[in-house]
Amino acid sequence: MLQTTTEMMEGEGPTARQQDVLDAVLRLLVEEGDRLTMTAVARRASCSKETLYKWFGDRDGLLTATVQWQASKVRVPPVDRKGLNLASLTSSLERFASDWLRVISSDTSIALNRVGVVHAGSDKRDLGAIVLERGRFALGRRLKPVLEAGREAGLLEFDDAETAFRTFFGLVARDVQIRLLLGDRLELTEAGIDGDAVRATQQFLALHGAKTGPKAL
Amino acid sequence: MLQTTTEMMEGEGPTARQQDVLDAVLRLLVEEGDRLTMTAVARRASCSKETLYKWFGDRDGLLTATVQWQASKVRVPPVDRKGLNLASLTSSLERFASDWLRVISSDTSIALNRVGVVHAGSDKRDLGAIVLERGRFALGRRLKPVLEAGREAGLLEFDDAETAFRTFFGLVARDVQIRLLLGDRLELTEAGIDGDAVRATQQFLALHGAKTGPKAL
DNA sequence: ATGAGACCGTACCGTACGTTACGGTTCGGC
DNA sequence: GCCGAACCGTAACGTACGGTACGGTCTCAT
Repeated sequence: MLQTTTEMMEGEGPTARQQDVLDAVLRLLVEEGDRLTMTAVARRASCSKETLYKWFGDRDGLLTATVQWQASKVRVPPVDRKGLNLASLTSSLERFASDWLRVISSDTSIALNRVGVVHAGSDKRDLGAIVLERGRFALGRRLKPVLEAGREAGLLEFDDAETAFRTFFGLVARDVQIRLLLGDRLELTEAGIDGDAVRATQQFLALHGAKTGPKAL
Repeated sequence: MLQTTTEMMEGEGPTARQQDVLDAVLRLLVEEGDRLTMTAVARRASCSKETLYKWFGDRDGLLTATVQWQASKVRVPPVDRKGLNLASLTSSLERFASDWLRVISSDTSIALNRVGVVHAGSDKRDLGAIVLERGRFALGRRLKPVLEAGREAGLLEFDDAETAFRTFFGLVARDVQIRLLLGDRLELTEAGIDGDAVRATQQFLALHGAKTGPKAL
């Protein structure tokens, strides 16, 4: 593996053609799980195996690039910390919760998490770390400022934002992710997701909502 | 696969020798993940591959038997519903929470869940279903009577025991299981586990504890 | 137009591993 | 002591798949 870095390393993202290939991998990953073969990828993406190896180095490189490509596709809508009140905080939390439930119940996310779990069990721990980083930890980084703004505004009470976030995470995800990963047929309807988001938010507010009312009051 | 049922089917459990083999598989699974080979199993268990195939049919059969063997080892301590009060309910819940955290953070559980996730991603969905059944659902079956007894005694309030259980599950497990499955180094100390169990129980009681005091009061 | 790359399709190679086959050894029943 | 069953250790087989090599085609700059 002493080749001159096989392209696709740090720096600019994949070219349009490479993106097409990665999307093909993504689709194949959903259909076949991690037992997809390089030959199948080449056929699906209408490219040669030689090109795959040239662009991505090896099978792991291809999977890694795919995970990162997918992760790069989810855009982060910034949260406005202006004019925060209980209503806007509540709807922000509900939004986070429903978005998150939609993500973890998507075929793509399930497939990617499966790949991450598989790789975490082997020496190649990278993929698992990437999935974790772009999933659970990215969510934490996005949500914690909201929680802290809520505390700032006197709407929430907690000692540690990380701990508070994990509570919220637990209330939202519950057993959904592990059940889906283990193959449970658990179809979440739109209405069900929204309802769960509302419930989780209410529970979180019941645990961490300020009893004293907003600070400014 | 039209052999006369390869032994190890329904009915009596594995023989002592077979249990030794399954324990060897378990250890190997923890060390090697699901990429363990039949040769490695035979070597570790000091038995021949021929015997493995005779007893367990094929690789999947061996893994399935292993998962079931491990599942059969966790015994269920019955919960006494007599003399239930807030203190005993609280300590029951704390016990469940800490037991559960200890289970899901054990090397064995992580390895087994990984195998389940892998198989759930392929056509062979059985192993995932078994892990789910012996894990998450078994816990639900054990805990729900406790919750219902608590409600009966006027200590808890909830509409649906399943929903209440899932809330408890979320508060206890939070992000622990997915992080461990994805390879996060997350060492849980004894004290940490017990603390989390207490916290989760308190949070659960804050959400579902009866506001009106015990019924008998 | 032509030569250089980039890339496609396919054939090929090496290996790892699931599965089977076989010779040798142990052991319980007669 | 002897027979057969169960089992061990190892060798062998077949295949699937990661990775490489190569001939053919297209594009594009000169």
